[in-house]
Amino acid sequence: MLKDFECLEESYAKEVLRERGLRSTSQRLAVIHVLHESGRPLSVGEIHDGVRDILGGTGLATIYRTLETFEGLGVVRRFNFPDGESGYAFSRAGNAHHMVCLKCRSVFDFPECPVKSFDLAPLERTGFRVKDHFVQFFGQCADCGEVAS
Amino acid sequence: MLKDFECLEESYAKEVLRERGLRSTSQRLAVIHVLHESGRPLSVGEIHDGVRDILGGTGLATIYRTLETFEGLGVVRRFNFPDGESGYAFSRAGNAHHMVCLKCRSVFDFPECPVKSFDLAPLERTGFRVKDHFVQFFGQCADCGEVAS
DNA sequence: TGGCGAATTGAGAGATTTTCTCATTTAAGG
DNA sequence: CCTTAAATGAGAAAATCTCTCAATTCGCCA
Repeated sequence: MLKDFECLEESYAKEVLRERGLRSTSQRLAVIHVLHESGRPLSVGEIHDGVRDILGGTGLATIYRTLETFEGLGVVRRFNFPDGESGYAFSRAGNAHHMVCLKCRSVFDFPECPVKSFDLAPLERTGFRVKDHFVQFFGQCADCGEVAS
Repeated sequence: MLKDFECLEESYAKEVLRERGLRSTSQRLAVIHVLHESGRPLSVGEIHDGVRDILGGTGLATIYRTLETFEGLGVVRRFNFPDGESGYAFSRAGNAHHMVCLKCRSVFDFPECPVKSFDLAPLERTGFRVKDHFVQFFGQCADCGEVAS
């Protein structure tokens, strides 16, 4: 059905699923496969189409359930673009800093957490206790920058 | 109909609307009023209810149109919580850094843009050109911290 | 202040998206 | 293999969002 070679993302997803006692179904792996191949966040419809291409008739409800499951596991993340569009993409747990290309919509991970170098002191002085952060940089990726500036 | 005193947010919204040649209708001002009073992001339904309390029968379509307009003007912003919920809140243009309380869902502005102190060098070394950013810190606000730690 | 023209709204139909239910299928341990 | 609970498929149902067009209202100008 699938499959050339299982990609890293798939093995990662399988591991996380097993850890939680959840099953590695072909539908779940297909979702990961589709997200991985695309390289950019996909809409539910796009994911559904992609999965159907691989497996044949797959229920839409399964796509929703799968995304919900993976989002809870931190394997998949929902992205919201400034223009209001949104989509789902693969994302390792805890990885909450991204660069988003406004042109091709690709999402890149950070070389390293930029918040490390940030001084939280003045913020916490207001009484706010920081537990987590979410950082997105929007711009133009290297590929899109070459073509047309 | 409204109104004790016009809040700062309302005058700001009126100014932005006038600058763009758009009208300051009672519905649009009521949306701002409701968002301001709440202090946390509200769902479309909550905004609709709030506006109806002030003005009486207001069409749902108007709420959607108003939010779209204001979002385009940078007066209102859509917030997405880690649990998948989302809502709209007042937000001055360009102000894209927030502290979000995970308990009461209030949104606070930053004392100053934290990205200034981020080290973007390793990022730009990858060829990515940063044009805009969106930063959220999640945690517990001063009020919620006092009550129960 | 009153009237005009264009922007905005209301109402409900329509489209789209998401959730739910339950019978059937399937993964994974024994 | 067999068993059992997890997961899926299909389609109905609910929720969310968009569209249309006649009626209303804002803001400009006399």
